[in-house]
Amino acid sequence: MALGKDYAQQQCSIARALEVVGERWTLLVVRDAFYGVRRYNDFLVHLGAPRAVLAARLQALVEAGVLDRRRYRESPPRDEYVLTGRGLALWPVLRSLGAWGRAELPGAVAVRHFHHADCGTELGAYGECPACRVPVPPADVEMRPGAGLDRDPADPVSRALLAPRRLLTPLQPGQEPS
Amino acid sequence: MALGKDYAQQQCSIARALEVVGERWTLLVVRDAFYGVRRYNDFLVHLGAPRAVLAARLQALVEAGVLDRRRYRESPPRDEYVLTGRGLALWPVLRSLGAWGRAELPGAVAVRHFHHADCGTELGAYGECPACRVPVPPADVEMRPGAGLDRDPADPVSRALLAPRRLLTPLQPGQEPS
DNA sequence: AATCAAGGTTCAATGAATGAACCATGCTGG
DNA sequence: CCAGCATGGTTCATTCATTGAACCTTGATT
Repeated sequence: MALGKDYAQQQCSIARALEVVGERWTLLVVRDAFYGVRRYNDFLVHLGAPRAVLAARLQALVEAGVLDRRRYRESPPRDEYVLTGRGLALWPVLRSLGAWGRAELPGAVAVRHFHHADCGTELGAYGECPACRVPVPPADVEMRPGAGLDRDPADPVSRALLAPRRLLTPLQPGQEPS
Repeated sequence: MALGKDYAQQQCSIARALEVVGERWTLLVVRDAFYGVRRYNDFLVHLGAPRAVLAARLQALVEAGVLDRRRYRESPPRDEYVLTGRGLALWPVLRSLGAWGRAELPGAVAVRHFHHADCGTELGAYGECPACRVPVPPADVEMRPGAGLDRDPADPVSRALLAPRRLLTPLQPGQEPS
């Protein structure tokens, strides 16, 4: 979406944020990263984005410091993409976008619920815990399936995301968390 | 950015929100609407977007129920675009995006500050008042220029936005608020 | 030696964005 | 009455991005 050339003249921090995460697919990649997706192929099957676009977005997010690319196996060499601190800071953006879509767009059925893992309370619109009155870091968020979730998805990533799980915990076994 | 065809299969409310506001320029149009911009020409000079794209975005936002197009003068007939309730609900999205851009992207200088008009306190990251501990509706937000703001912009819209002003108050005289 | 998995790249076709030019309506000044 | 102008667009050719299919590479597995 964004082109440095055009938005650059805008001093506004919203415009500058959109230069980084405003392109097509980008925020969905970030969303999946919060859900624990880390590998190229998992992003691919879950998003359904074209391979070339996914590769471009992952590279751009790494260059922007939102994702970190790191080796998780030496032989054969395989890399995974993990959210950096800068990426984790996007959690309120995803929360507010999702809250808006759920509240304001017709035909919304809750697909996933997000709870404060410490107390079980469902999060408020910005990712805060209404009971504890603290902002809940993504690592302390438990994601649970909602009524609107397809119970029998085709791809294995969606199937793995059916179970309740902590955000950021890797989808694939054999990876230590974050 | 978004194509109904592609994101539609995503049940996620984030994806559905991005179908509406995820295209290039769209969120900047909404941002300007919060700043009080209402007219085609004002959006045009402030955003610098191509005329055809602006026309397409305004129409799409009206169809999505984010903006309301209404006649403000009969002769010659002139319409303006005003945020609906659904559009006003996007305020936290803009806040969180702006907060992320300001906090996480290098070289950020505060361009605008947003204060709770009732008490003067600067808003928190999600548009809440830290002093009053309430979410502040956009109509109660006062926007003040920050250090990073260009003091001598070329276009008249940017010049009008130099002065402290309440959000949503129309840029042009002769229009009653909201 | 053939096959497979992961993680890409390349390519042609399509669709969207851009910027310049043009158009329509209705007012306003001479 | 005519010329010009403000507003709010549309049209069009060019450029750029996206898409989906096919292919490639590396290293392990059978």
